[in-house]
Amino acid sequence: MNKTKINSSARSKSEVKTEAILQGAMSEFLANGYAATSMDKVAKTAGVSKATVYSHFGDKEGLFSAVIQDLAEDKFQTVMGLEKQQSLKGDPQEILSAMATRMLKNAKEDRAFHDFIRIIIGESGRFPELAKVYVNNLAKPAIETLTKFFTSHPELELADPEATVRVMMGTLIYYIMLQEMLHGSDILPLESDRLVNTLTEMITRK
Amino acid sequence: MNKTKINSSARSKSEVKTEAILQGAMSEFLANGYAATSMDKVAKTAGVSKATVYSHFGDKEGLFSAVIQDLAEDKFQTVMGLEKQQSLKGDPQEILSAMATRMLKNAKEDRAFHDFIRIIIGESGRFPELAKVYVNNLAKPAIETLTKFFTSHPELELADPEATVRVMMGTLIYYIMLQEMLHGSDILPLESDRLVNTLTEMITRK
DNA sequence: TTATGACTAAACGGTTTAGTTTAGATTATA
DNA sequence: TATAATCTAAACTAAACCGTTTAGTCATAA
Repeated sequence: MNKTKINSSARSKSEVKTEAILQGAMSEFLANGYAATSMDKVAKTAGVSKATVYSHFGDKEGLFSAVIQDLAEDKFQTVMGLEKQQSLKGDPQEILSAMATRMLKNAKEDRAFHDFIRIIIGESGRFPELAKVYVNNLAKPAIETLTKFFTSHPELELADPEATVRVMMGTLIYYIMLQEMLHGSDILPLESDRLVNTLTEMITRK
Repeated sequence: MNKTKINSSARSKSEVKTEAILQGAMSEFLANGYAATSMDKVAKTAGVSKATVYSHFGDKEGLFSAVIQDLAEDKFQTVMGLEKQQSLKGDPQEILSAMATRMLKNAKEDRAFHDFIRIIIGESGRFPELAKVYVNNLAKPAIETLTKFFTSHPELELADPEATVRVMMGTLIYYIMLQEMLHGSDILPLESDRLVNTLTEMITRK
């Protein structure tokens, strides 16, 4: 009856609780923002006692910080993950168009992503360090990956690949913000294909 | 001693109070966000009793709504006001470049504008109506004005002027967000001139 | 068996919140 | 001068908040 090794490959009880707390806190913070989220509710949602929350994460700010770090890794997969498995061969214009279309499609439906961006921007004045976590873990890798792609395609004849990347990212993100996050699609409708076509034609000077 | 008419051209006392409350609430909401702003502090900042705040605006949400409406008008002047007085004659490329440069310059330094965008996006999940106030009063007029400008310059040969406007606005706003609001200028530095040049060359296909 | 570490529910203290009420002061109008 | 409206400070309610503490449970390990 050697039970000692049974848990060797499983996570310890403590790790399971930590994960539960992070998940509960994530859904609460994303739904209500920092100030309007109560630690009692977090504990309840996580299915854990409040004392356990505090023993694991110190205080509300520490928990919030951990949640944002976690989300930054999650959302990196969402935004960038598929890019790598996708072949970057073929007609650059087609690749560009496909990339933009897929990014828009992914970002459009991902409510958790909207809430994540909302809280990052909304709290960026009071939590500048967490805004930098977003910049370092999401914006920077996305920009660098795209810049490498542009640089490795000299036939595009881009005078300033990095600035071109900013144009592309800004165009796509502002579209998602205006149409989805700010509920502008009724007021300012715009087919996403039109945006993607215009953007890729501007980049490739077609 | 006919004092009756002394105040005829001045605002009534009640209007003065209303204005003071709006100003106090504005600075509190912009600094702390909705949830973390207390009505006691608003009254104190406005130099007014809390009962007066409630008699004028009903409740916290009503006051917040009034503040956002007010700000949307204010910021409309900031973002769009100068455009009209500026001559739209001459080389389109130069006009475009000058417009983008001025918009970036204005938006870069305007901390109240950053806070305004922060709160609009941050609260857009819980106050969708206020997000629409932003879209209707700021985004929509800006996009329409620029679209008219593009349309009135057929020599630019833009296949889709409206989509082109989205590219331009998105590029500029995302730049401000990343560099200033999200404190990315240390991590991802980028001279604004490079962005403006790339953008205008993409639009004019230079 | 005893000790340890991690958990629980529950209550705690002290602060803060949104919003109301009271009683009195000020002001404008007639 | 009388009246009605509007303001004030201050106390108040009822609830929620963060964070701590208590008393007790449970599983593992020496």
